[in-house]
Amino acid sequence: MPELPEVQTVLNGLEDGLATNKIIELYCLYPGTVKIDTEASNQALPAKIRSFERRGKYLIMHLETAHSLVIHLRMTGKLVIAESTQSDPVHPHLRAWFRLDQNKDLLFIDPRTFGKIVLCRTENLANYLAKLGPEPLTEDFNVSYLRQQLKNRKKPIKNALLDQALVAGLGNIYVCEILYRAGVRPDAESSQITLKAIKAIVFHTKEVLREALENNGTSISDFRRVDDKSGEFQNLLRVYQKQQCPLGHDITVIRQAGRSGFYCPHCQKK
DNA sequence: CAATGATCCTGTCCGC
DNA sequence: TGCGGACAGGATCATT
Repeated sequence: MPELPEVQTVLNGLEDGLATNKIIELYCLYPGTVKIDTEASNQALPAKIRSFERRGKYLIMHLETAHSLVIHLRMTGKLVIAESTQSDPVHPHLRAWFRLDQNKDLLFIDPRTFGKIVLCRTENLANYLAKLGPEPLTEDFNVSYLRQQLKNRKKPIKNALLDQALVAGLGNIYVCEILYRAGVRPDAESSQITLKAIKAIVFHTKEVLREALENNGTSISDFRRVDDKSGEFQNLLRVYQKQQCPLGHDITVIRQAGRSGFYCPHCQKK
């Protein structure tokens, strides 16, 4: 399930692989995967990609025609750069297809079909990014901000950190890992988190994300880079889908907000 | 306003 | 062996 490090890894791959390419056409192969904004021009394509951007878990490609492509991989979405063939690309879960110049294709493969691609005028971009909190790796995500945000919330800290409006880009895997390193129970009430624990959460959020970025993300299910290689951070997970934490204590599984969480009752007591 | 639950989907895994 | 059901879960929408 792509979170910030996986989305950034995919974006880096696109930036490397498509820097000089032009997008000729975009085809939707599954109803609803591609949405064309009503204000988008039919002159939006063909276009070269002017720049690549990530915001939370969204991938954005800014086109030279004053339009932008917004891509969300959701659970199982995958972008693959492929050599084009004589015939149209075939894949059991191919949901969209970018036809490029220089004999390349960009394929959007997504078994569970939750992923979305939007083409819109760049000026209308904000309509498709929902409301997003600060980027966790910037100075905007800091101790005073998080303290302010948690002060009046009754929901568990894990649910708060999964809220994209509080901080953009975290998902289930990284929140489990962050809370383990910070020594905070996932079911602790947000407003009851101590200042010391808030400092630990902020520190370890940045630490875990930087490590995951250095390792090209986590390939726990079917996440792959655009060249189909795996990330490596799954080797560094300490509690997610583990039986025991690194200190040998048994891991507890709990369900919160419809998701399975993993924590160590011995190491996480705050 | 905050919090929770249902919904969208299909591949995989488990128990009988 | 095969089948039904649970599960995976990000974001959105409806409900409490």
